[in-house]
Amino acid sequence: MSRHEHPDAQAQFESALQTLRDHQHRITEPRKAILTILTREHGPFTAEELHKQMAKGGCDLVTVYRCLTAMEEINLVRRCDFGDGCYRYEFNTGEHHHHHIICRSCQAVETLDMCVADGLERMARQMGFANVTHTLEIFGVCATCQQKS
Amino acid sequence: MSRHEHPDAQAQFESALQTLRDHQHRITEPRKAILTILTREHGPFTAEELHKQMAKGGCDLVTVYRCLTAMEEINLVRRCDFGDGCYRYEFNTGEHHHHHIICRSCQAVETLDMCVADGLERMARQMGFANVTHTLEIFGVCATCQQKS
DNA sequence: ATATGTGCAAATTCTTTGCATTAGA
DNA sequence: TCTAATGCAAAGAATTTGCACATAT
Repeated sequence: MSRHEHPDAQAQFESALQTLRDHQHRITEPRKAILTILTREHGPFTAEELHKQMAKGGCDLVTVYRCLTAMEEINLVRRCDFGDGCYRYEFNTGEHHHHHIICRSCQAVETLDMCVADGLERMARQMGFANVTHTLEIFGVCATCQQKS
Repeated sequence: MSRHEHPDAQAQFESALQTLRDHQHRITEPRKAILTILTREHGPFTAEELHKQMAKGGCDLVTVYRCLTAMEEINLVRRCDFGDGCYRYEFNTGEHHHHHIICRSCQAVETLDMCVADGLERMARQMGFANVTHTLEIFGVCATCQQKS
């Protein structure tokens, strides 16, 4: 719970609210609840995980999906795809791009703060593509799970 | 149809049949049909696309799914994830790793023959992970689609 | 006041499973 | 022959949509 708590979660949370306002989006309870979780813990989380984590009251799962979609459109959150059939979302700090390394055995997620895809994106631009982005996820078996087997 | 036809499709097809035999898998009509498409055209294709492309007779869509799953397990095909809710499959030549660049507008797929993720995988191994793999897809708007807008 | 967001129910889409039947080796 | 593979129908899981009601600005 607190082990992965982000140091300036509060600041990120406030900034996120401002971004919502900037885009003429309303500050609602479900949105605040989702942003509270996403700025406190890194995630990334599925819609279902966020829904379960929401404090008393909470909101409908459908609302979680709609909020996440809306937030992704204004780049407040980033959608990750671990190839297991559901999407995960994390707060988009806007800072340096990063990637994840996912344990195929226990599903634990660690963050990799480097990104080597700049060269690839440059190549794509040379091929005539505009507005280039990419997704990159790494998979392996973590040290702990290796010992177990 | 023939524009993207692979030069040694025939050889790859035969080799694929052998791989099936090596794994005690039977050479059935649906499997031959799927492998014929995948060795002739690069793809990657969804199960549905393969199903539609299958010549007269064809087979059930469920069988396509089952064949692809079986073939992925023995590394005959590679599963790609463009993050749009369905998986795509391509023949695994076993040659150098490559990636795709997908046009966000017309969905056209081009192949990028370089891979810069070796550094990332090395880093993952240093973090204690074993059996490291990765997925990397690039998205952009192709030259043709840029002109249209 | 009013457009935007939400809840609930139902629909959609992709994929998987169960089971009787067919067909490779 | 005899087990693996297929077809059909139905189930499952994740996500989206329609519409009446609620609520933030």
